[in-house]
Amino acid sequence: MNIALLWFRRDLRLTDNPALNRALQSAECVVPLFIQSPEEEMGWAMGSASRWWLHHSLNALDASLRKLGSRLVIRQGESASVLRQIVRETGAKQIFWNRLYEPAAIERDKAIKQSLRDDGLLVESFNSALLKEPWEVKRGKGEPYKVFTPYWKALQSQSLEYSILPAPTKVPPVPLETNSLDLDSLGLLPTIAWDGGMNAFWQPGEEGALSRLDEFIDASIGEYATDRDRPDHAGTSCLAPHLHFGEIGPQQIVLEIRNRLELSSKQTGSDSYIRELGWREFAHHLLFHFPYTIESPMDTRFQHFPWNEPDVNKLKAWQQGKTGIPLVDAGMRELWHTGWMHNRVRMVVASFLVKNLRIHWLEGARWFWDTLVDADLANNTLGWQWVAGCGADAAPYFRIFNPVLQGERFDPEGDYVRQWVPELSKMPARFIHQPWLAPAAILQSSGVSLGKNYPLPIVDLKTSREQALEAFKQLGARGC
DNA sequence: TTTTGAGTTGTTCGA
DNA sequence: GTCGAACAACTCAAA
Repeated sequence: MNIALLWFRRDLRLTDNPALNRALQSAECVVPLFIQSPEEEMGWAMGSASRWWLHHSLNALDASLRKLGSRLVIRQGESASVLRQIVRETGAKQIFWNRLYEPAAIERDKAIKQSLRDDGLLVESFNSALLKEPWEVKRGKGEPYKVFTPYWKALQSQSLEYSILPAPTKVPPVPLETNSLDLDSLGLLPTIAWDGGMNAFWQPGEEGALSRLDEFIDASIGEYATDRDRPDHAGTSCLAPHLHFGEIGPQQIVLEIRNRLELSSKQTGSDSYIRELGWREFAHHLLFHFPYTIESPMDTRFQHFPWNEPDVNKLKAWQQGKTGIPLVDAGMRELWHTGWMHNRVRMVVASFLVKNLRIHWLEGARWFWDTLVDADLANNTLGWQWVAGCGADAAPYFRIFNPVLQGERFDPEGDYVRQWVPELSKMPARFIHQPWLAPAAILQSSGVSLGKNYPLPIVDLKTSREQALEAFKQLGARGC
């Protein structure tokens, strides 16, 4: 019998899965496989929020496979040796997977592909994760882009005629003797139950991804261009973690939006949403061509930037949402509670860390990496370097967010702050973004005692801004 | 090779 | 309260 291995990684779906499609076409029997490999294999070890997500997503994938007559085989160990082991056990002659783009993953997968081919196996990989792969969009001389707008124009000028591969209606059964580890034995779930907020908020897996998209197109995409900036509204897609784990692909999203919104009034919103998918593409493009950016600034002038000596107390206050700046604290607590943070607030908290506290962007990147359910090396790297001003197409040095103004503009009633910072829930809107200016009587009637049940700001916004401007300005006069 | 135009998301200050 | 300018100069991309 002709047997194929389907190596699932971050393509945890059955619809529009090119590797799965290929396996079903070319083999009579398919073994769907997930390998939990040692952390070193991927460079950055997966954070706890992502592990939580992965557990539930694998569970959902296994359930879907079982409905079609198959099941997910789970193994643990170094990827190369596990694959070899399964090849020996099953006698498989073919292996298929969908590609990843992190530097460490590329290196690993290349080596595995080569060595399996040397053994005479048929090995093929596919694109399931991007509109265009990082090398498909290039400038005249084949060089990569470093500025978003021309990159996005170039990508869009290429053919974007997608055809979606339907989910199979049947998958042949896995041989009985092929055993699998119990999902629980991977230890992906937290040992202390901190995941209540996550369970309430998310439905990992393909079904959850599709219903999230459906709801987003239905309810929010029309107003996306403006509502996406409002943390007090549910105006964003919340698709990032689903995209990260490949429970849905960007091509599916674009096609679904196009099909549903033809000739509708929601054009502006959907264009602006698809442009955000463009940023995701751009992040992967940059990571592929400039892999060192995962820990080094793209702009070499920043190698000698005077970051403050790590102040453990201030970093902790930021992480725990106890900076005394309401919008920052609300964002950091939302992150801790749900594994997610609204995009605009991400920029605000990042700017606060990097510019007001002047703590190295990598500290922020690592925290996000560990706490976000949508932690993604490409997006995380781009985002942090953008805010720090040291990346491709980065924010100009003088762009320093004022968390009070941002709060008043994008959370005008203070609802978002009230939701995540209950100590301030009785503060009137007028002072909720800067309680330190509230008269004593108002503080008292709101039950707020600054420095006691809600902190005073750990840094003065005005002077720290001026100091940051000064420090960043030093970089202006060319290479250090 | 040279030139030209453009470049996600902001804030403050002074008129 | 609103509005435009200043905050820098540089690099990127394409003609």
